[in-house]
Amino acid sequence: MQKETLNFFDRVYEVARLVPFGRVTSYGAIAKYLGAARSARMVGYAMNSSHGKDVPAHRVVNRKGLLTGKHHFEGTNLMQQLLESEGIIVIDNQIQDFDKLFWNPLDHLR
DNA sequence: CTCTTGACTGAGG
DNA sequence: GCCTCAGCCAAGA
Repeated sequence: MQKETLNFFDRVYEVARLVPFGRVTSYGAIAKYLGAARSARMVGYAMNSSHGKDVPAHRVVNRKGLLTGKHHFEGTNLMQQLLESEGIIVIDNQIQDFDKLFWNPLDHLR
């Protein structure tokens, strides 16, 4: 069994890595997947520490599909460029067709 | 231990 | 659909 040896942060990283290429998800979805739906903020908080890790943080946005965390990236538009590199259209920090590109970890659950 | 902050979300007007 | 308020939980000072 996969005991909870991993910290909350580590779990978030795992789910973030599960996000397929060209797809995006929300903090709340990840939090819910982890069983901590009310800890959506913690997910973003964890992402903050994801720097230096193989975590595609640019695929994680808020429920509106808005790149709220782009400010935390190195450049001002780095996050947007990364998404566009995956074929995702981003306009004014807003992901287009967000509901279509949205990848729900709960659907991929197990 | 207490207080503040935060890459959020849902509910109410 | 937009704006505002409150709740939520973990980490850092």
